[in-house]
Amino acid sequence: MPKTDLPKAYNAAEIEDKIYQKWEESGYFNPDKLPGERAESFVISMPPPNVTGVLHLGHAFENALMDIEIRYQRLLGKRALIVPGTDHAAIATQARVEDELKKQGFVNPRKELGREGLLKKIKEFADNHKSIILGQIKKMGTSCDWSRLAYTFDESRSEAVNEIFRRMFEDGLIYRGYRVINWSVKGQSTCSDDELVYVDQPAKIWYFKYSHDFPIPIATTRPETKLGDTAVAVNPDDARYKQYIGQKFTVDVGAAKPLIITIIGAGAVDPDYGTGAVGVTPAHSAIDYEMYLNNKDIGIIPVIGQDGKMLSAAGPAYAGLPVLEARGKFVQWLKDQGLYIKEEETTHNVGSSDRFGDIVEALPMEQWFVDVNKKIPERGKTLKELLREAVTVGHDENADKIIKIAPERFHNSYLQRIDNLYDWCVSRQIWWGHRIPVWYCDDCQHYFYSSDTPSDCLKCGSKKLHQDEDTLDTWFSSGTWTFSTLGWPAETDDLLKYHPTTWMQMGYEIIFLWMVRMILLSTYALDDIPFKNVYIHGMLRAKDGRKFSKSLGNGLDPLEIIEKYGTDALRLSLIKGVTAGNDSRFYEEKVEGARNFVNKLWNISRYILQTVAQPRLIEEVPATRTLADDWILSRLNETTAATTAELDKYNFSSAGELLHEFTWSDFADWYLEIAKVEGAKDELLLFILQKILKLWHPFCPFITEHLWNELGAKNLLLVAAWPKNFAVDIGAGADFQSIKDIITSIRNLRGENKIEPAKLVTISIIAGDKTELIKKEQNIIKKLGRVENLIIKNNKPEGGIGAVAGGVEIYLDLAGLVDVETEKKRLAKEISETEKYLSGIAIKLNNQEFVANAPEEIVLKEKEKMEPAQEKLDKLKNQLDSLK
RNA sequence: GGACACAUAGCUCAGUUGGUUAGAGCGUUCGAUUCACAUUCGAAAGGUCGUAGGUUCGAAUCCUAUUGUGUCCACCA
Repeated sequence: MPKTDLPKAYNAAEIEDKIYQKWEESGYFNPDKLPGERAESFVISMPPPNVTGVLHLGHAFENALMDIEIRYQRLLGKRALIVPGTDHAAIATQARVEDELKKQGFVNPRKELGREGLLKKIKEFADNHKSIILGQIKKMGTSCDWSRLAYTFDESRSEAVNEIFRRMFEDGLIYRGYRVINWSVKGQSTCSDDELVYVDQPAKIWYFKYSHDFPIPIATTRPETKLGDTAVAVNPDDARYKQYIGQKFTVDVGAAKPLIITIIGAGAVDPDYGTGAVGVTPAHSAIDYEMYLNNKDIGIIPVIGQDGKMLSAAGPAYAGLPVLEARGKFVQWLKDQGLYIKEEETTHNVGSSDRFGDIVEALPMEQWFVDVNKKIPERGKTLKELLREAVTVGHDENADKIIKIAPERFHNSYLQRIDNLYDWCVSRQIWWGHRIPVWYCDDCQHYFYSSDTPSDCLKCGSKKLHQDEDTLDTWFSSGTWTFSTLGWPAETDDLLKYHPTTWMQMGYEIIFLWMVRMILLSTYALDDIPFKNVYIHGMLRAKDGRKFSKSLGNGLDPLEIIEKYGTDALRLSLIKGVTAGNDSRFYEEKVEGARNFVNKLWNISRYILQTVAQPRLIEEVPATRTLADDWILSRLNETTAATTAELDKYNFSSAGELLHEFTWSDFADWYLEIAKVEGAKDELLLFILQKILKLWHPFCPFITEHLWNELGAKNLLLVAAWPKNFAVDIGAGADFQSIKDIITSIRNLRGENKIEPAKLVTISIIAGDKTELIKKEQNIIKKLGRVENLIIKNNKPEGGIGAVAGGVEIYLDLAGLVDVETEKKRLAKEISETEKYLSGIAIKLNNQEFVANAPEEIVLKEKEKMEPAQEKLDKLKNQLDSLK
């Protein structure tokens, strides 16, 4: 007579999409439409996924984290908001599309398609991926407000980007400068320092002299750049060379003009490395360029061009050659001239472009930079200082405007990094992105900011104008994310209500790429922090500890997992075993375990719905009749409190574990079995189920919402209230534990003696002061221990085998059928364990220093352990004796 | 070269300011299939917490050194 038609197993695929649709239709993802009085806001800006691809496990993980947090906060009664969106990912997307086009037969897509044509192709690609990604976020169950959907490259965000650019330009924080930058020959664009991936490569280091009469030999891994050397740096304390500092030597190494080499002193030069002297190439080394800036007299000679080939300044023998060919040729020349000394094998750490993949060249070029060391007009602080302040004393020295980073260790690495921050190169020579809003006059060379096409030059009135060809670094736009998505630069209600955002989660790999930029742009443009809390998470790795990657082919598709196991199971498995800041491993068995749990929750509910007379929501704490009732309610209370505490600390995994333990062990394995014995528990079962569904909702939103509906709820679980603690009899714990121990012990005796579960046995218990308790709870013991006769007596029965548990002696009456040797062994083992335990306590208590120094309660606790342990030991010894 | 993290059961991981007989899941062993669930139930085995010192009445937890693994930064001219 089932009162519910729930199928035996939970089928996620059947219900998930419908539930998500119900949520969307409710409008509750929008915090302005949430029911009830909600004073406090809780806002998460979703890190926008790049439109370069589709959602991978890492995204699924982040969605799980964000959605658990936001659903929890919504249940707590806050105005909960996740702002969703996607990132146009400038270089990444263009590089991806160019690669595709090359596979299709294009040789140089930029030339062949032109700016407009290529942009059209990229836009098609981006739009396509964007819609796939958004669909996937819904599949994950993420409760974000789709009415506030944003895109880093849409009109509103572009306006924000232009506005920030204008302000920085007018404040002199954005400047055009000639500096050595990282250049990707393949991508034909700059890359910022943060976008480089360093790889160790085997390399050679060549030792040589510029000329026979040059006094100092030098060493280099890049001989071809030596054609542009203008100085040699030595340590000012180096006795071998210091007398040459300040001298100039003219050498002819085959470059277009003879090189004038100045000997300079630099403390950074290590006298013990190489020859102890550094050939300085200002044009092709960031460090050498710094030396040049300190001493411009030495000069700068670029010898490598943007195409990766030698320039004419390198000399007629080298001009036009790719760098590697020039290198070989130059080394040969040194050998021919007798200037070559030796070469050694070494490893060289070279920076390669994260997106284009090639090793970058250091080239001097005119580019746009954000000055992090210049005082902001009228604020008297530099951007670098703002970056520091936000995480230390609080923005503007206001302690309420402070960013808390969890786990804390990332706080230090952030500060360390800020100290070494250089000006941020923001211009890129690609087309997919926000075009730099600066216009040049062809007549007077004046350049100025304009967000749209200006009609004439602001200075000379000429109409011959052209816009800067470059686009902005993608992080310049994503750095505005927390506030541009809320309407900035317009002064919107959203900004007032929802900024700064409350909680941000991100992987540690983008702390410097993204977090730093968000803090920089927000503190600059809004005079406020972008978020109050950052939760840094690690990376998901495969079971063998390797990264998931396309090239390894070890990726797992979240959509396939969802299809097979359901979204709730995927979400649970993603956060299982995860601690903040640390990498975790992900593999299918984890999902399987999570799926099993979800199914357990299903069947718990199914059982209750089938059993009770009328499924309904019970909000009031029902009256209890038995020890088990008191026990389960106090466990529910404990679990609620502990789970809440863990969630407040963003310990999602351990919150889930606590709930898992309560739901499966306490509630399903013990209480439901007892309910079958004691009966008449409709209200209690419904009450607890209702609480369990709420507690699980942040983790498993779909199944809990569905079951909530089956319980007969009128409102969505999405907007229910998070459980609070209530008053119950706390004293039930110890007594119930005794009963549990006794039952487990009986089951153990049965198992050890291979008694079939179906066979009912006779048990004698010497109960002592627990007599009343056991009498009262004998039905449970009988049923769960498969006991036919439960005899409470004062002395041990003849021929029984025994155990000591729950403070009583238990005898199984099976004389003659028992394997005496096995029992002896078991008892002996338990006796030795108990003796060890007891002697441990005795040693402590006999130690005067322990008694004198340890806190009183600790000593008391040890003393209290003593007596029951001693009793147990005596009983065990008795039982062993009786077997002889 | 600098910094950080990790090392606990066969595997993947918890273990919150030092004080429980160090826990979980998976796996393993034994047993169970009418009565919510075999995506299940019951029972059990399995760890001197990387190593060596130190602090302390007391260390998986704090300190020092050391080994291994991983990450970031600097940089090798």
